[in-house]
Amino acid sequence: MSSGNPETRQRILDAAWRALESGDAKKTRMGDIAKLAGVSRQALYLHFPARTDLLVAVTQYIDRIKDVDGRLEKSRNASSGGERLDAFIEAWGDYIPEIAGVARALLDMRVGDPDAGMAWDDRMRAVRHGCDAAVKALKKDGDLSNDHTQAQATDVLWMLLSFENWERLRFGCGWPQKKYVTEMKAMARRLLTD
Amino acid sequence: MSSGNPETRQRILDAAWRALESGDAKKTRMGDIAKLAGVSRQALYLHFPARTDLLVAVTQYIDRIKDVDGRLEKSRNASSGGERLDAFIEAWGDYIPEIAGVARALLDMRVGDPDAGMAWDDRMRAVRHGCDAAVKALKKDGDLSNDHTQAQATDVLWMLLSFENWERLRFGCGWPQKKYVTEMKAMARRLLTD
DNA sequence: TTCCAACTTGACACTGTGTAAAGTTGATGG
DNA sequence: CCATCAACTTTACACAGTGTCAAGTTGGAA
Repeated sequence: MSSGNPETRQRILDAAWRALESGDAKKTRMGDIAKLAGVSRQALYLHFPARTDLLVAVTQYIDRIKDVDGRLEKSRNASSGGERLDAFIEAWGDYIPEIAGVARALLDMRVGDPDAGMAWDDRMRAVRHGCDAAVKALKKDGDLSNDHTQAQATDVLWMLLSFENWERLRFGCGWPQKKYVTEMKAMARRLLTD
Repeated sequence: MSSGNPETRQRILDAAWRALESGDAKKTRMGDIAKLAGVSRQALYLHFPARTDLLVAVTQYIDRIKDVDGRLEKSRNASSGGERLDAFIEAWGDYIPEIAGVARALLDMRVGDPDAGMAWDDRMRAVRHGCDAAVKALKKDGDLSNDHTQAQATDVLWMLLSFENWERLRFGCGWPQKKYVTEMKAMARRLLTD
């Protein structure tokens, strides 16, 4: 799969993470990451054949370290559908800022890079899955609004919780993170329940 | 402002529009547009110093031809705040598909091109202005939900009506255009009124 | 000692943008 | 009828960043 020393690989992933988190994603070149990792530019290509491969590996690396699955797991234990919805929004909403840098990089990279698009879509499918589960829980409790079919409710929640919406509210509108989470919960309730 | 024959300029704008509308925006190179317009690549640079300038000019060209202002004007004549909200969502919502190709191109171009970002932000500010007006009309009628301050309500509506949300629902979720407009109206009402 | 994996060094092909400079063409005016 | 000029073409090239290639170097295991 990947040749080379795993330690070096990790140093590269770490450097890439730092580089992406701090500053313009598109402006982080392979050479920059290499320098930051203290290896030659070619060493990067030795471990990751293309820029995209590196990016994708970084997202997986972060996911592992930040433990997304564990966080989202918490929301599964909620007793009522409404609580589950809240827990999910909180878990995902507070996860976004942690991955924002890399997410934006991946998003930017989609342009002219199908692999980056795939990696992103993959992440988004995971979020959608969580939305679906939350909606199902609501439905089970009989709390799902009649205005929506179950699928449509999932669509709506998924749209609402998109990374782009987070960016817009957070930076375009200047909402503090806490407000974002609180309001998202309120909006989701309004839209999905009666 | 721009040297060269206005007819040629228009042929270029027209070609660029067609090129962007049909197919991957990032993959439309200056040379492609030139070929489509039946002029040399350099003629493009003669009329538009940079790719971004061309893009921005295309958006303005489209706006003029499609008459955005006229469309949005209609929403100003609504009698009640609620009707005004509906009219605005309908006007904007049905305008999006007409500019989707170029909008996506501009959005993609933001990466590493501040001017493209400015052009896009400018458009979005115009939409926000419309949102603000609709919210004001609701407030005036006393129909604005107590859950939101006026500014916050504008933020919410603006987020809801974002181009990205349209893309996600339209293509990510497969909603027909008509459903998008209908549901958006319903969601806006739910979120903004009691 | 030999050998190998991991890495470095330096050169280079490729793509697309944007620049530069010299040539063509057709209309306008003296 | 010629000069001129604007608009455009043609050709060439600089530049940036990605990715490739081939020839070293180095430290440790067999």
